[in-house]
Amino acid sequence: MSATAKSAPIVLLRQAPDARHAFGAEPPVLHGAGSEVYAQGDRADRLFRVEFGAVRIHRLLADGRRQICAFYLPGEVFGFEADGVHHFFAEAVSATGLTALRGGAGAEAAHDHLGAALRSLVRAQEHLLVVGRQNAAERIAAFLLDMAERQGGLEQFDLPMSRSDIGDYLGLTIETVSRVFSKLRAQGIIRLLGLRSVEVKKPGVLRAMCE
Amino acid sequence: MSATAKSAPIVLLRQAPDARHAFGAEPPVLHGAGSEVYAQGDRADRLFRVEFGAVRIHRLLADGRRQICAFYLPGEVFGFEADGVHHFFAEAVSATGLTALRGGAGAEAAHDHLGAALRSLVRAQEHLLVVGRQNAAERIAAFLLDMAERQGGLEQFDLPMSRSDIGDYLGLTIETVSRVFSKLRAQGIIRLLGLRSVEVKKPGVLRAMCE
DNA sequence: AGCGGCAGCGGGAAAAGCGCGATGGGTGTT
DNA sequence: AACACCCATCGCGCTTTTCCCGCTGCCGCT
Repeated sequence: MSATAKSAPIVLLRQAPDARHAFGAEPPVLHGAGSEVYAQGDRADRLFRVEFGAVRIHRLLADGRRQICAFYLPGEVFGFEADGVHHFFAEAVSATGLTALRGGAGAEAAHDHLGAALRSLVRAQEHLLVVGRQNAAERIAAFLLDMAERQGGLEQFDLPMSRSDIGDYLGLTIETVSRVFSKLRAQGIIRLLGLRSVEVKKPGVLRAMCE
Repeated sequence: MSATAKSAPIVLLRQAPDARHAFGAEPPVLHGAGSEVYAQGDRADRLFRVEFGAVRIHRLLADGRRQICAFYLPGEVFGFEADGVHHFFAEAVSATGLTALRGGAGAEAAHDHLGAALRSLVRAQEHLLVVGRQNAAERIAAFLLDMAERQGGLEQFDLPMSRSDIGDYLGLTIETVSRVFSKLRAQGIIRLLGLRSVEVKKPGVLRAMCE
């Protein structure tokens, strides 16, 4: 954990009004890497839109095992709950800007939010297939393709999260994640441009791995 | 697969109008065990409410591996998709009655459906924790508690699905499912009243296993 | 420069769970 | 009744992944 872990949002970003922020009236709030956006048990009274950076949604078992249920990247909306109380933790993966969307209880707000909620649901269910039935290499392949696609489909993209985050997202240990990355690199399927940056050389091979 | 596998709904149930069916005007449609409710790729233009029986939502990999993402029990609503196309298969687990809820595109319908969608989302995310980070015994324990709770919280309840379904839901093989059941029985934690019926003797132990 | 902390990488032993085959019980069919 | 068939159970060897270990490189601090 970084020095800013668990701290409250630290800066209200100064920024000119911007048409991209159609939902929220307020400018984005900056969260430092590792800082908590909300905790399990908090009241869930609004949604968040990621403007930049990345957010992880996770939950802990009593002995410290962690499962990251989802990552949210710029443009994506998170914070849904069924009963007004958060069942998970949300933390900034890296320096992250969030805008809050006042979640009105009205029918119109529901209509606005339903689409985003359904996208989260489909994503969670597809992730269940990966975690439940694919082996380590297949999980990493699926993860890389998903991250590439959500960042515009370019062959070169960032992994904002640590190996530990990736492991906890895919249900693997960091050792296994590291080994699979090394093997993919040795086979010329990917190139590691840095710890947090990847280039996919053979996307077809990755796609074939996921079936 | 049973004889009715993949068949269309076979009977339009004759039934008197019933106040429980507040949403749908139509009487429930009976689906035989194993019959398909919708397939991956079908148009998603309505939701379904389970009146009796059970439904599984699943997806297949190219080599036949299967992940069941969710079971739906009486009173629960399923069929949500983000983009008008089903990404998963839905099949009746046993003889099942379904009522269709016309999914209007309007704001009011969205409001009605948002709650059910959010319950599915929370359930999927909690299931991710089970599949991603818990061992075989913990998964079975969590599964039993979940099924018990959703059937009224009694210590004795039905498992409408086969061992194979349970395995594909929890990311285990049927052999592992069977072995864990036997171990729990040998420890006096559960009692098997039949292949599809369980009595939980020590719910506290099960709860402790899930942490 | 030197030091300490942290993240990633890799090796070897160990465990968990899988795959296969055999057995047995229940159900429906001939 | 006899049979076939499906499903669940169980034993055993094997693969995969984890667990525990130390090494390396980077970064910030003194």
